[in-house]
Amino acid sequence: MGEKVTVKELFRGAQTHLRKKVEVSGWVRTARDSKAFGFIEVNDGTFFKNLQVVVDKTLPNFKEAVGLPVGTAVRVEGELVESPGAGQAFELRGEKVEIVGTVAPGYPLQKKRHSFEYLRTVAHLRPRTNTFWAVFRLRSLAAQAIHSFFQERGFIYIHTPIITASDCEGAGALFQVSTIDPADPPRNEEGEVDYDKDFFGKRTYLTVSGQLEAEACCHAFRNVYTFGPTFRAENSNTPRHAAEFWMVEPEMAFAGLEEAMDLAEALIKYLVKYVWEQAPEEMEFFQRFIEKDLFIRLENLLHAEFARITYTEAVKLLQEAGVAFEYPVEWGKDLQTEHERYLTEKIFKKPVFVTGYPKDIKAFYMRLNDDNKTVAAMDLLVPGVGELIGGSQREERLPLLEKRLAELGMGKEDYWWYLELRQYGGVPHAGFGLGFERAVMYITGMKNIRDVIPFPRTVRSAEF
RNA sequence: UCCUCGAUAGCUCAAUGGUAGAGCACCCGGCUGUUAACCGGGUGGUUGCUGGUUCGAGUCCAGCUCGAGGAGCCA
Repeated sequence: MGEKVTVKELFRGAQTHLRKKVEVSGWVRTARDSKAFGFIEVNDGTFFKNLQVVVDKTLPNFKEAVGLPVGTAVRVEGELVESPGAGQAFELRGEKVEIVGTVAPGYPLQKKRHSFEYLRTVAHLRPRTNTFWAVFRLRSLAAQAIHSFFQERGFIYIHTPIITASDCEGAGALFQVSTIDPADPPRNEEGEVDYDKDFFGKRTYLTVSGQLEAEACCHAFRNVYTFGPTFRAENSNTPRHAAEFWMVEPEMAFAGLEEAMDLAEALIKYLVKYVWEQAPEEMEFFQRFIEKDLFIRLENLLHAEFARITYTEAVKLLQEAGVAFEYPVEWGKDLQTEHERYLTEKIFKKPVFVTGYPKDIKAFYMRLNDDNKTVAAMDLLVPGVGELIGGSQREERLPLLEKRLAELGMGKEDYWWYLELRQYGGVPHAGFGLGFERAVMYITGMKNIRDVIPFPRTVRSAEF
């Protein structure tokens, strides 16, 4: 009876197990056989590579073992030996192959390349494929990296609410949360649905951002961050949008826009470095099969200083570029996707912070600049993915904030506690939101957000 | 939501308006260490749905459903 080991343990330290009996349990990835011997490749989910098991006629169930269909769950015992064949340094000489779980006919995954579109239709099975192994393992590490980065810098992790009564930015469709029976709702005297009778006594929604709560907490802990699920009910049908996604939102007191950009740049670089060190095999896989210039792009990112330009400069650069854009570039209008891509992919060829957008195209809480026309906002644009981060210095001056709410027709009663933060020891503060999935896409080269979320929620799609 | 493209075997794809095919998977057989093994044979189809044009529709037309890409919204 050999020691129970994982495939990862074998690959990371084969020497300690060589010429010893071990037991491995996992799933058959492929099996091939010849007349008197055969090979079974087993993976147990702990490592990217498969363990090659060699069996020959001395195995009691030889014929059965070498004919096992892909996906069969097995437990294998045998001696770990140096492999005479090319392609692997060691292999397991199988002395016992026990079948733990059989595979029914019609198993949707085969040992060949499937399209991502097809794999989305079998989301419960696709984590077993090479690409999704790599993606989801990397996603796990990236999440860990987020926490390491902030914890190392003394940021406090705040669990902001998922159910909220405030529509954070006054824009964007929300998912309503209610226990009212839609077929027979309670009604008030005017005949409208009476949300006073709803669970929370008012209308509530799934959060679109934890920012407002993070702002409250940064006035207590100085530096905080949130990292959790976020929901948008937008009818967006693109490879970059999901109805449910994760967002990272740091918020710093006694800080301005420059500090927010410094933090964002450090965070992105830390993330890339961390996962590259922790998951070299996975990164190698992405480089080989997903995006062939991935390493060049990421090396560039690690060594480049992110460009920083103002919106006004960006408009000028684009107008002088001599390119016929589908939409004209004009000061006061938001930059179109084609403009953002041109800036980051053609002009700078690296990540670019664009700051100082016109106040009319940005959210109410962003701090007004001295020119009275622009706000201390910043977007981080990266090649391939587009907008990766959006942030700003927040308006800490109460009269200006109240004026802005009034201009936008937003009731200040709805934001009473947010406004009070400015009355009780309010300080300059700044923060940003990082789309976690977009970061994972950027690091892996994956082109569709549906393929970096295990069970993605998008318009008309919540099967799994 | 708008624009464009697509839907044929379990998967990936072929098929001038004229008998629906290949590779892989699966089943059977062969094979002296294989690497998505290889070689030979076999099974497998209401061509997304509904209707129309035609002697005849996978192919042409209309509507619908689903998917993908682009745009908008954004992270």
